Amino acid sequence: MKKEQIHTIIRNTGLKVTPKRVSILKVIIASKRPLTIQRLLSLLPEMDQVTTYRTLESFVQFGVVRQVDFRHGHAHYEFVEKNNDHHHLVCTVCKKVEDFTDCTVTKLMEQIVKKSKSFTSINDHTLELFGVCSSCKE
Amino acid sequence: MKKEQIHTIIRNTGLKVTPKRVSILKVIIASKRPLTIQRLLSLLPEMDQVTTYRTLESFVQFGVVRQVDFRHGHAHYEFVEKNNDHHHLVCTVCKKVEDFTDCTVTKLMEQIVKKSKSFTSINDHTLELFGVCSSCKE
DNA sequence: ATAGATGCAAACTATTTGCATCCTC
DNA sequence: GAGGATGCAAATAGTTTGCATCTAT
Repeated sequence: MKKEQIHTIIRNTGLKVTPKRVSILKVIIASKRPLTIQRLLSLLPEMDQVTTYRTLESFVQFGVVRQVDFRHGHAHYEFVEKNNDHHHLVCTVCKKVEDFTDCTVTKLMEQIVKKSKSFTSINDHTLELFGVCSSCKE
Repeated sequence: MKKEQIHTIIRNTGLKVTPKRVSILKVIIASKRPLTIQRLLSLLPEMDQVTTYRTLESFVQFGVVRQVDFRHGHAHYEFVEKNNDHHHLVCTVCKKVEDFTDCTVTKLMEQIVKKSKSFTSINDHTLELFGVCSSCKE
């Protein structure tokens, strides 16, 4: 993604556009897989850990980045792309992660909210499947 | 639930039937809501924290108890009832948790696994919806 | 110029580990 | 009797906070 687009994404949240934020977001956008804090730090050697935590916290808060839980004991972060509603299949043995896309899930969510008496809107959801992948099955 | 049934559940896992395990499982079964370690400890004043962690770890491992993540910074645990496939709506403001039941989710899972090339079986999944409840909306 | 961003050290929370003792099977 | 279960203390992992300094707007 172009530098200018990244700037725009950050600016639109109301956050200041700083070099650190730009490079963190750039790495997250470029990654095919959700990243951990440690992975981000290894990809950005000059980055401070606390800054990374705070930056991600802000991004999550403004819906730019999503925090996902693969039950690995630490969080993973991925870029939120509208029109790419995907979820994850996680192997509990080798920790491999595979995406799956299914629009029916989104529809399902809407139905569930309609049925609920106490909730009128859903902002976010988790949907991760845990199993054993074919190669670990052997 | 009767003491005898609780003993059977534990015995079936292969774990030893001890008073601590029985009382922890009893409390979890009796609870309408997923419990935190701290809540469990307050309900069972004689219980050691480490024992509680280890007991829950074993129960989760053997599929007796499920660990759920409400993004509260600590885990919640609930009894796994077959024929009660439910999930949760979590209010991100007041932290209220509501159940929802929808069998179509289970069917959906099966379809997803069929489509996947690398996964042949799914043992568990997370599906929690996060939003703001009506009372917090005001 | 000023509110917000950053970096370092230190704190904190949840959870795990080591090891000696105890109890179920 | 033996191997797993428990309890205490201590360690660890991940994440957050305080505060002084710096920087984007």
